[in-house]
Amino acid sequence: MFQYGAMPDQMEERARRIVETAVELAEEGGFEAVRLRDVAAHAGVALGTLYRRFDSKEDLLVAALAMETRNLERRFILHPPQGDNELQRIVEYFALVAKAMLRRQNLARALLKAAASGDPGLSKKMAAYHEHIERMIVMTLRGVSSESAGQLVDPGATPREMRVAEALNHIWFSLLVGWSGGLHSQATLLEKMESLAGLVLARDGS
Amino acid sequence: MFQYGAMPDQMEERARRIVETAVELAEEGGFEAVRLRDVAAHAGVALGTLYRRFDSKEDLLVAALAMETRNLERRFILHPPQGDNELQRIVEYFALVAKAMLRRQNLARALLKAAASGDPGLSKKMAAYHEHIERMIVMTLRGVSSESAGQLVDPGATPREMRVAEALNHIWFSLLVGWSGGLHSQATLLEKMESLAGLVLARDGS
DNA sequence: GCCGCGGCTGGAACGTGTTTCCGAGAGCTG
DNA sequence: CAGCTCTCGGAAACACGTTCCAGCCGCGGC
Repeated sequence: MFQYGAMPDQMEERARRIVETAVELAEEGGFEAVRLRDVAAHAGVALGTLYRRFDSKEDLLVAALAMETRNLERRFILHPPQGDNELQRIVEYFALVAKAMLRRQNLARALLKAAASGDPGLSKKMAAYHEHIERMIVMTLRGVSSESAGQLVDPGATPREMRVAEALNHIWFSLLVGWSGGLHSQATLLEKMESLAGLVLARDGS
Repeated sequence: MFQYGAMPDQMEERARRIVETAVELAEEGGFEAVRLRDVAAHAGVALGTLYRRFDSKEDLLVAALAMETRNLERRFILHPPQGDNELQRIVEYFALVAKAMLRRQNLARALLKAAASGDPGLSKKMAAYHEHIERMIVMTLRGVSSESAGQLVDPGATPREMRVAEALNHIWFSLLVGWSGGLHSQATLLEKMESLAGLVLARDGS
């Protein structure tokens, strides 16, 4: 089923504590506030131990991103977007994600920065992240009930579904980077996403 | 001419030399190779002078991105994509951009990393960058000749053109970040862009 | 000519990500 | 128990982005 690299419960207690500490610090002060010396100290481990588990600060934060994505998936399965058509559901999905990010903007920006760092060592983890997001988008396109959502074992998305999900995922990611950099506000972010989702989902000449 | 202080245009000259040095170092060794001490030394200025002109390493590299974008625009106007329809021209446009980036991958990754850093201080410069890219995309959608391209003073894009350009720009940017991080090869990058451009440009049910 | 105002230079200094080293304890083996 | 290995904690060391400072130099104003 759902599983990230080696994230969830299989993750060592020690590593989990480290990631949780990083999340706490990122919530408070963003990327810069995640000082690895502090993370190690608060997590009760030595700096060397932290580096044995995570290759870099970005690696640590991408692990945190995976953890947060897992939480998002849980909430998604409990309350999948319920609009009457594709566009409505998609807009609702992104509105929910944005709302969750608004609550912890510092964390969101920190994770985004790590995700956009372009570190080749993170490619596998980032690929996994994108897969999870796109799977949720495909589910949203189809419109799933709370019961059926949990059992979806990915019966294979149609080519159109895959392309649409990929397009929406990329647009969303790029918009988030822009939001993080102050290019546009949260409201503008959602407006643009709605407009562009309408374009991508259009099946007629729009 | 312009006078920012005592020295007339020597300031411009200084800043230009700094940016050019940064580009050279980035070509050779990417983001990490752009050590500001080296940039300052090779440009023949003191570190403090560099910091008087540029707020940070990212700021400097975004200035380099602006310079490279101007070069791209020049080449674009000389040889605009000439396909028979929107999709052909768009695919050709991105293929040309990708080819230019392939020639200087290290530089491309370095500029991308700066562009995706999410630094709020760069928002104005990043907004300008996106405007330039989207203007070129709109021109490509319309199909311009080499002669008419130079005179286009942006006669106002239609709502559809703006949305399409925005969507393609975001998809391209996100794909680039993925490429930079080793998520996919240059070939895959272009395949995906072609596929997703087809989706965005589709005027029927595809 | 002399003064004051910047900007420039060379270099020190600071913070933080990252690496490295060493000694202590824990668990295993004989 | 003696020895070996592995990991961890503690802490120093290193690199580089960034800041700060002291002194110099050129220029406009007196």
